Amino acid sequence: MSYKQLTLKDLAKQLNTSITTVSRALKGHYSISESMRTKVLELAKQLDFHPNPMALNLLKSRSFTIGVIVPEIAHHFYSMVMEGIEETAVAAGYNVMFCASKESSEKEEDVVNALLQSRIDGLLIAPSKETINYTHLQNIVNKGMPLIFFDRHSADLRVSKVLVNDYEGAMQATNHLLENGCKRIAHIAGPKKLSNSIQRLHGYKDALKNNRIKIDKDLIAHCNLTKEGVADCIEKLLSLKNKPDAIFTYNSFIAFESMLLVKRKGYKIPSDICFIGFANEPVISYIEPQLTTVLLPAYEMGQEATKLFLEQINCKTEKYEPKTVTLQAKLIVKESSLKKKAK
Amino acid sequence: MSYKQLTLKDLAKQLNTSITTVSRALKGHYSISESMRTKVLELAKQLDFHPNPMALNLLKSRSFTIGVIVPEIAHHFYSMVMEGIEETAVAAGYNVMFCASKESSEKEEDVVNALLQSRIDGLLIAPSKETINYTHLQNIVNKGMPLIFFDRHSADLRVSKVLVNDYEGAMQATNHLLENGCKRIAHIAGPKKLSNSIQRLHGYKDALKNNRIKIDKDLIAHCNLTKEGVADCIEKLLSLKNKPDAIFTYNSFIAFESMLLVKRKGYKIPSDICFIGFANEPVISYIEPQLTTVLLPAYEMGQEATKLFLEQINCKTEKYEPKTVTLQAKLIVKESSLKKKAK
DNA sequence: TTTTTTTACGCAAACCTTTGTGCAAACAAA
DNA sequence: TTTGTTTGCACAAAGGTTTGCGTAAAAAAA
Repeated sequence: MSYKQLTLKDLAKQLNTSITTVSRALKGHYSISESMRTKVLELAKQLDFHPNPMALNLLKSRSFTIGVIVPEIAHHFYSMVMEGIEETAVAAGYNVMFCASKESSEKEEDVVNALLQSRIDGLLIAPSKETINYTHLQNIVNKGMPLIFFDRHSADLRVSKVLVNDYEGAMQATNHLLENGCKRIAHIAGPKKLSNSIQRLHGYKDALKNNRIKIDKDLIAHCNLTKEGVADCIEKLLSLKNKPDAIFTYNSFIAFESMLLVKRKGYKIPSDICFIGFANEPVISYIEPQLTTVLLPAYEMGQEATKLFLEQINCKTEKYEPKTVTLQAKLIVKESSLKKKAK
Repeated sequence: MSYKQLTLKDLAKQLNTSITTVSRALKGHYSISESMRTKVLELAKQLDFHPNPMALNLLKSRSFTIGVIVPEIAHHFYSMVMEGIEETAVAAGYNVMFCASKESSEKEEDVVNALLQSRIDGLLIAPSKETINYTHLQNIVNKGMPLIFFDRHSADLRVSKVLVNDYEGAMQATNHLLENGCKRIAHIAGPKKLSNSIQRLHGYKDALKNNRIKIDKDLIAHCNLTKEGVADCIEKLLSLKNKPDAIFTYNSFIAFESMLLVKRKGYKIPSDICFIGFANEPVISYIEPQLTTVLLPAYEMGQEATKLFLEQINCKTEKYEPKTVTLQAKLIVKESSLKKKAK
């Protein structure tokens, strides 16, 4: 059944020498004669010897494994982040364990524990939208294990993070709509406690303020990221006496879902209502009208998070000073926000 | 810097007893007195003791970690499979290391090695489309390590696999088009060597044969899964004297891309040309016209692959007999294939 | 020839846990 | 008192690797 690993002992026995000598020969230690070294190397190659990784892990108390927790695996944004993490990590000689919290704080704690049981050298996490209590993560920090936030974070923890300039992105989006002549721009925001949702709402508001436009609370709807939630928001916005002429959404799900509803109600996009949203899906180009988006550098986010981890784990000095990397979102203009060019 | 793990020795020292006693007390061994057990348990709880996972790994020569290799992480189908794997594995006390081969045989070998360096208990893989030489996987089998194929496979390896009934799915799709009155059904197939591409082509052909329709080689195009590839295929199909009235595609990328091209050329879907494809993206419902698809049970595929692994790893008998689990694809009829209902 | 240096290698500890075996002490039965 | 049993705990090995230290033998120096 379970495979018997080839060990130094086996090699030593075959060569009639000691374990030490074999180990040293493989490592090129100076105290091993040329003749012995070649003998060992040849046999090792012939038998395809690889040192037992578990023994090495124990010895070095390092596993060269990073734990990663995302809210959802089958989510385009996070899977792009995961790609960035995986490639950077593998290139640096690390493997990656991915877990999903399914946006549940409870499951998040479970997988944190599962990962800790499995000797990871550090944890990269985008906390679930439910998570309010961060003690399970604080514990990790207290142990001295590197913890890196990406996409979402808690300001209470003094750890490195890589975030997107959501505020700036939302501002760009809102400004773009204003420049295109939109007067009543609505915003469908995400969960109230989510850091990036807060930032995007903030950017939206400030863009309006900067343009001396009064913020109309009726034009701001909070959405719980379900179909029903989106339907409620759209219902609310379209039943206003003074309807919006543009809708800026927290994410692509809200954007697509609400565009569908708006179209069904007979409104034309973008001539009646412009749309803009934070979105990343490549499939976006197949949806009509093509959605103007604030593109998040997902892959880069994964890369940067991994780099921060590597920096911290390789830090020789006593105290590592946490860093925050802020990536820029990029406005990609397509049809859905171009009132002027509308047929 | 790196955190000093709490060990049995530390506990033993504090309690002025031996390591053995502490270990046994924690495990509830009969030979430990009630008073001693409670003393140990209390201290362990107070100090939040957890046995060193690396030492356990070494002892048991088990890591409770599964390696998974997919062609792409940021790919909806595979990320759904990954979800299925992750949830099933975590529920069974395993962690999962995900790696991407990026459809490169070379990178595939690299990540296989990286995973092996990192003591996995088994490997789940959907080989890259490039992979022809399977020795790196055969090596794993020879070591006695469980190897499970999913989605794609090589018939040469005697291992367990979980596949989709691509043949049956393609047949359903083709039959559906025939029932809807399509006469000249084209097929844009995937890479020629890919097992599931072959099966889908096969199902398409047999459905036609069963309906006594002669197979027209001009209606079959092989696509390399790039934009240019799709463009070439569409160019070829639409330049035929006798044009197709339906196109059945190997996957969703080809479907979306070719629908776009076909629409741009002024054809109406489905009135001029019907479309059907193998596709899984939830975003599909936002694309017009909505694509009729053969839906692959991706999540279930991940679950089943993990179950096969667990079965094999827990198999007590000498020889494990590889199994093949075949899942059924499901036809989801939407607008794109309904000629009759077309305006 | 004797002493010192160099060369080439082995012993054993350390990393941390689990577990078979051994061994005292306490206690019951004879 | 002697024998046998139970209780409560400790020793040591095993799992595989690395590494500080020790030590033979051979070579060089005295």
